[in-house]
Amino acid sequence: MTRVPQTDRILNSPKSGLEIGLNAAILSVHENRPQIVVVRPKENAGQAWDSLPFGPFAPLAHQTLEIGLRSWVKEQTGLELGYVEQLYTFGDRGRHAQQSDTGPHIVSVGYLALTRIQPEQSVSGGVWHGWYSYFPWEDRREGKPEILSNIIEPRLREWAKRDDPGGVAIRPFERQARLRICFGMDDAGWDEEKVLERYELLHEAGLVAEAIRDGRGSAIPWTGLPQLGTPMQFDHRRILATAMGRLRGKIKYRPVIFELMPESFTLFELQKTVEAISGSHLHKQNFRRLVEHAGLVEETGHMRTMTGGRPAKLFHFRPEVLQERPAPGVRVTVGRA
Amino acid sequence: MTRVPQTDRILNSPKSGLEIGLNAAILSVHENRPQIVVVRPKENAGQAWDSLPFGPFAPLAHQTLEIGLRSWVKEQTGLELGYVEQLYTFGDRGRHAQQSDTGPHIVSVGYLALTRIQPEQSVSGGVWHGWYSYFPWEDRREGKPEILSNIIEPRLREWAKRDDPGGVAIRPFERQARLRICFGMDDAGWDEEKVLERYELLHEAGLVAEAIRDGRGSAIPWTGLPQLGTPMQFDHRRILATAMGRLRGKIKYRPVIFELMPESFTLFELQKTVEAISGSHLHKQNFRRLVEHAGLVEETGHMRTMTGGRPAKLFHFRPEVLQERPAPGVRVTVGRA
DNA sequence: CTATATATGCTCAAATTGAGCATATATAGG
DNA sequence: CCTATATATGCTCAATTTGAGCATATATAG
Repeated sequence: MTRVPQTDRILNSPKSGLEIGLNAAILSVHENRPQIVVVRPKENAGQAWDSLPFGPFAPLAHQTLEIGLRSWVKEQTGLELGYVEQLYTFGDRGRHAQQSDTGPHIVSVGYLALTRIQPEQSVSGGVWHGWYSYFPWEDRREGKPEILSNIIEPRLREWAKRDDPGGVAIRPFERQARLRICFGMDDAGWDEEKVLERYELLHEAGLVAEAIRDGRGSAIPWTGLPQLGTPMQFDHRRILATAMGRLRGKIKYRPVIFELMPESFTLFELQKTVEAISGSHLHKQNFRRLVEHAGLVEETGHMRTMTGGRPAKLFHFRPEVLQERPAPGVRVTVGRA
Repeated sequence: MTRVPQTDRILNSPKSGLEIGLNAAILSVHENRPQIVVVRPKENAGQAWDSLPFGPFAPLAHQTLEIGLRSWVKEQTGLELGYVEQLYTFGDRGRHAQQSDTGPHIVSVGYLALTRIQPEQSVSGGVWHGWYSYFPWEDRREGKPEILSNIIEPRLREWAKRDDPGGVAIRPFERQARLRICFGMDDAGWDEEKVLERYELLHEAGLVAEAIRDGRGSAIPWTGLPQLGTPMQFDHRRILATAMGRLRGKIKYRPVIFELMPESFTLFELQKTVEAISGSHLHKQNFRRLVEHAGLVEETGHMRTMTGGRPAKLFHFRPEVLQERPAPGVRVTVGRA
């Protein structure tokens, strides 16, 4: 694997007005909690917020974008990534609020990586951190979180009422409609895949810390607003939202969930992992039926004791399913409307 | 709209070792044939193949990547794009075989654009061209195309048998398995969304003209190989494959098909458009049931005569569906296995 | 008037899905 | 040993969705 020396960062950026940043949302699930690798700000350094592992694409050193990403992640965290998927390329000017307008313009390519490396394992230069601390409103496993009913929804309704700086609602329907679609307000139903849409709406409404940093959120000077999720450097929380939204969709039609599982597991452990990702609660018996009927898993012949009840059969992923079905995945459905 | 002067191309690229190219796959459906906008090579110019409208991202002139894309398309074709969606960012070195290694490294961002502008309308600087001439194996509306049975499949089987330059099959299973998955060979079932996977497999097997240009395809010196689809400049056929694959998937869960329809249409016209995109044949009565039951359309109250039979009711898209359902689309299924 | 299109309503069986009942087999504690 | 309480697992049942096709309606072309 090509090792990129630090000097490349200097060689490849300042001459050009354009730089491509590679960002990795590295995901794992540990004890039913989704975790990501973040780089914590150094003490007394200028930056105060967590960031994702990232680095500039160095065309001379990196054969492809993905190789460049793997190389940066290896250098910054020591992790050798397995499953990697490109998410989206963000190129908005003004994304990097801390950067002056004279600096290089950064286009950032976001990636999703899945790993079954356990969070206790040391990650040099980074730490595993719970995903839901960045998006507390996304976890509905114990029902609708209070932060939604008590804080987010009332303020979003307030925001929807005011549609222009003058205070007169000129297009209230548009915002109202978006609240229905994104947050399932007015009984519209929660779509767990709309993670990015929800984050961007909160940003637009000035309800997340990055919005204030980016010069938004002055329209309504929210008073007594608690911090809605942990903010992140640059647009990393947006990349993270994209990652989780993509993953929530993808587990339904591709067996990527097994990238997060150990070699063998019980069906309940698998279900808990899916629930951790999708942020919702599933019907146990139906989940089993689904997974077994889809041919996704195979019994290992061994059992797991210590489950707290009757011992459970152990299973492993059945890779042959990839050749049998066009789109195999855990087609979880949140429930009939 | 920001107009980008040609000089920007010069200003923004040569100093940097890095350039971001913006590429548009602009799609329309006319008389049941999907059409795309291509830029034809100039007579006596070096390039011989069609290309997609494209141009470099100019950070100083373009607020966002998408704005840059719209601007280039406007300049090169005169089209004002409506629906635009980012597809993927390609960054492989060696993608641009015609470029010397010393030129700027180009990372290209592909976009899908949908328009209902009709193909007769003049497109300055570009022409509308049938999508299936680039991918003749993708059209199964009249059943499995002969090019698959007669040319592609036999050669792919040949390719699968040889897995290393020495002629000994070391991993025949892997290639065989990919043929099953990508091309549905050995009764595995055709997944119409795997357009990119199929094109890339053909490239790998040296069966498309770009493969020879890119220095592949020498492993098996195919004799008497007819041209498999019209080749394109750079990796534009790959971007086009990505576009069609994405669209084939997306029409199932988002009402994007209406971006391609006129204001009002009959259900059969809608069906024909969906069939043109998905490349497959649908059951008429079930298609109606699906579309009407999903609340995607609404009667206009008018009828279309001249259908060649009983007059048909005219419908239009019902935008309210966007607020009612989390993922409204034409959930076409090709048939039970 | 007939052949032939397309349009549209309706049926019916198979498959899928949502929900829950019932039973099996562990552990923890008296 | 017995009981309470977990989790595991098998099975039922109704509602819904899906695949396929029959039947009828209403145009146009000759």
